[in-house]
Amino acid sequence: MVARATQQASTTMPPLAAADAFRVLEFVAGNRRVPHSLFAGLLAALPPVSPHTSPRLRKAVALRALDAALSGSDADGSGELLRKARDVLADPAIAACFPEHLAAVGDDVAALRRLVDAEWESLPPSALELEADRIAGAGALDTWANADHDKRKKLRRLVGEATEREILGKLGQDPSKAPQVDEAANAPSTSGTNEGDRAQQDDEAHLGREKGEANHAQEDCARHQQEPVERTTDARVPEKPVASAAVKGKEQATSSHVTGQAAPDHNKSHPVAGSKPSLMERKPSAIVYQWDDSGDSDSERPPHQRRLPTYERKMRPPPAIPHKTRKKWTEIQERTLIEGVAKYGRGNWKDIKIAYPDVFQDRSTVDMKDKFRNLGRH
DNA sequence: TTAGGGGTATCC
DNA sequence: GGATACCCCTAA
Repeated sequence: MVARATQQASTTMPPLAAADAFRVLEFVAGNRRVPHSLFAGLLAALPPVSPHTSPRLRKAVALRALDAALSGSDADGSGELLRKARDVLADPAIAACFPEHLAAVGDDVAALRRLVDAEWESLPPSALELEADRIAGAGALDTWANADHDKRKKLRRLVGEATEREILGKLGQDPSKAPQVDEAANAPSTSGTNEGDRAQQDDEAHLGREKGEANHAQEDCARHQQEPVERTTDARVPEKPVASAAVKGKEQATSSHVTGQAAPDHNKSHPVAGSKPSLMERKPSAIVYQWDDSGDSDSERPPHQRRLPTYERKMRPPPAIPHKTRKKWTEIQERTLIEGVAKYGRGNWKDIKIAYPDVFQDRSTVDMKDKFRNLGRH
């Protein structure tokens, strides 16, 4: 099936850029429900990705190796599973992925499995998950509030109209007055199903098919961490549907999940730098003129005694906008930037950013472009 | 999406 | 005041 899937992918899908391959692998690798066979198929079909650039990918590969070592039964008391697990953890590169309490495992296989379970649970979210969160999850309100017409058209294609209505409803904006997308161009279906919805349905159907394959344990222990991602193992304990894992920790990340409580306002309350503010957004510099309607009413006066109401200029204090503090480039960031340029070429800032997400987490591609420009001036 | 020009804010 | 991070804009 995997061969068929990968063959199909190679024949029907355009080749993925390195950055997109990274996104896919980083998400899939950290999903325990995805069997090794599928993961291996992806590895074969996608451009090579170094696991060293992502803590999540690095750790997921190591956990898959541990899962392989711990698969099976230890009922005979031979200690074989423990020996395999120790072999895996003997690799410094793998041991470095885990806290000491896991690396210095004792003789209790059950306890080790619990620790491994906990490590799976604590994997950081993937770049795809973070992006989904930003578009339709906890960060959706901020994203949509700051999206202009064109941006909202793109967002609508991703999340579907139902989700869009929910988000705009929470924003207090009338969805019916939202920027209209060119339906004729985008939605040949008349049933209200759009690309986003279809994609979600396709995913769910696909995941449903995969569900039955999750228990095919593989015996190969990974010779992990060297070169692009190598052998890993099947998921041993199905825990969550993959669809929910895709929005792990972000319950509102899909259209059917956005109906929860309003997203916590952990994001900036002001327009995100670099995006065009919505026309509905209040400008910080806005001034409000209010009629001073205090006192008696003109309606009670004879017409010739009525006066134009006085008004006073009332400055509404602008919302506190924390000035973006200057972030000095670290030596690691500079070196990684140079390395990224050497590897991906100058100008491929997006690829470089995605390839080193932990390094450039707080840097935009424009920042990177500017920094490299500055570096070249010296 | 990126390059490049140029302005502004901030740090030293 | 210089260096530079950040931001905005336009063009491709």
